[in-house]
Amino acid sequence: MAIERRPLREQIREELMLRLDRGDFAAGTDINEASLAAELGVSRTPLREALITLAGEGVLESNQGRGFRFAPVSRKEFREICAIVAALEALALETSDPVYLEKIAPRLLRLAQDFSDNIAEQQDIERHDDEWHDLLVGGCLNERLLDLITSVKAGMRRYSHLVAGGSTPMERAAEEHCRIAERLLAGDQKGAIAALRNNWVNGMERMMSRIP
Amino acid sequence: MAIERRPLREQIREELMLRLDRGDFAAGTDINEASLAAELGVSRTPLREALITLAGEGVLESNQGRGFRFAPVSRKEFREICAIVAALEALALETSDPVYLEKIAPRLLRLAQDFSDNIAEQQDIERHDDEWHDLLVGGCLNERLLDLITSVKAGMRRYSHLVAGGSTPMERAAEEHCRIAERLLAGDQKGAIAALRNNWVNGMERMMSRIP
DNA sequence: CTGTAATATTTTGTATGCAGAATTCATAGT
DNA sequence: ACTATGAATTCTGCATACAAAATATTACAG
Repeated sequence: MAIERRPLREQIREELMLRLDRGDFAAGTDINEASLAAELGVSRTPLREALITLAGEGVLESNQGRGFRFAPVSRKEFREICAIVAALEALALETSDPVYLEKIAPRLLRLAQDFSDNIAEQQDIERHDDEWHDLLVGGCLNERLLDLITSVKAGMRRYSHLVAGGSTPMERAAEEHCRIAERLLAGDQKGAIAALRNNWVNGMERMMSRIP
Repeated sequence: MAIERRPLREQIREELMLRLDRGDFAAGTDINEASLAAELGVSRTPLREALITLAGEGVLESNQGRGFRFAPVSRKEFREICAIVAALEALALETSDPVYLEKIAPRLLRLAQDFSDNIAEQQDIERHDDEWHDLLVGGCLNERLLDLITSVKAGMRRYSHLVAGGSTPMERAAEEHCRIAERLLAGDQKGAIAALRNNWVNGMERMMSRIP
C-alpha cells in the first residue's frame, strides 16, 4: 500500500483543480471554507493553504474579510493568459536543444495524427492537447520556465469546461500540431515557433466566442 | 489615522521581502516558523500563509516534514529567471499602445540620464532600475502579465544583494536604458524590444560572475 | 574511540478555538 | 409596501493546541 506522504494542501489543490475541470465550480462563486473542508474531510487550515496557492496562480481571488472565490472569467483575461502562455512556450522552444526536438518530432507528429482520427470526449481532448504541449516543451532545460508554464496554465483551466461540448473544430488544432511537428522534423526551429504562436492565436479565437 | 486593514499574510510577505533585499537571509537557510513568528509578533498561521505564497513565487522551497527554506541560488537559475523576465517584458512592450510609449519615452530617457549621473547606493540603483522597468511596461493593458512579471521578479530578488556593492558598471545599464528610450522616441517599437532584450542579456552577464 | 540503538527534544503539519467583520434577518417607522 | 435600523447569525482571519515526523542527545556495545 502506497500511503500518501505529501502535504494535504497539495492533495487538496489537486482535488480542487480536478473539480474545476469537471465544471463543479462556476466562475465568481465564493468558497465556504467550513463546508468545503468538511466535504473534503480535512480541517480549514490545509484547505486555506491550498486556497492561497490557487489565489497566487490566479485561479481564485481573495478579498479581506470576504474570503476566497473563483475568479470571474472574461474574454479579456482569456486573451491575456493565452498571450502569456504563447510567449512562454515560444521561449521554451527557442531554448530547447534542436537535436532533442528533431528526435521527438516523429512522436509529436504521430500523436497529432492520432488525435485527429479519434473523435473523443471533450475532457480527453483537453488532456491530450495538454500532454502534446507538455511533450513539446518538455525538452527545455529551463526548469523555472516549465514550472511557470504549468502555473499559468492552471489559471486557464477555469475556461476549459466553458468551451467544452461545443463543436470545437479540433481538426484544426490537430492540423496545427502537425504543422509544428513537421517544422521540427525539417529542423526548422524558427518555423516551429511561428507555427506554435499561430496555434495559440487560433486556439484562442476558437474558444473566444464561447466565453461571456 | 490609517489603520492597516489588509491580511497579515501580505504584510508579512512584504516584510520578509524587505529583509531579503537587505540580505538578512542567506540562500539555503531553513526557516524556523516559531522563532520567526515570535520575532514578527504574529502567530504561525499567517506566517505560514506568507511562506506558502513565497514558495509559489520560487523564493522559498518546501519539503515535507522539513518546513521552508530560502531556495538556493545558482547561475543556472539566475539565467533561467532572466530569460523569463526578458520574454515577459518584451511581450508587455509588444502589446503596449505605441502612442502611450512615445508619450512616456521622454520621461524614460530623462530618468535613464539622471541615473547615469548620480553615483548612488547599490540599494538605490536596484530600486531605480526596477522603477524604470515598471514605468516602461506600465502601459501594457495585460494585467495578468504585469502581475506575473512582478511575481517572477520576486524570485530574482534573492540575487540582488549578492551582486551589491561591487563595481557594477551601471553606466552600461543606464546607456542601454537610453537606447531603449531613444528607440521609443523614434517610434521604433521593434527596435525598442530588441534593445530591451539586449539589456536583460547584458544585465545578466554583468551579474553572473558574482554568483557562486 | 566509534558506530548504533534508544530516548528526549524540537519542529512541522493539522486541528480546534476564538474575536471581530460581514451578512442576514427581523422589526419598526414612514 | 418599502426602507432603515439594529439584533442575530455566519464566516473569515488569526491564535492556540495537539500529534506525528524529524532531529538531537545519550547510553551502550564492539
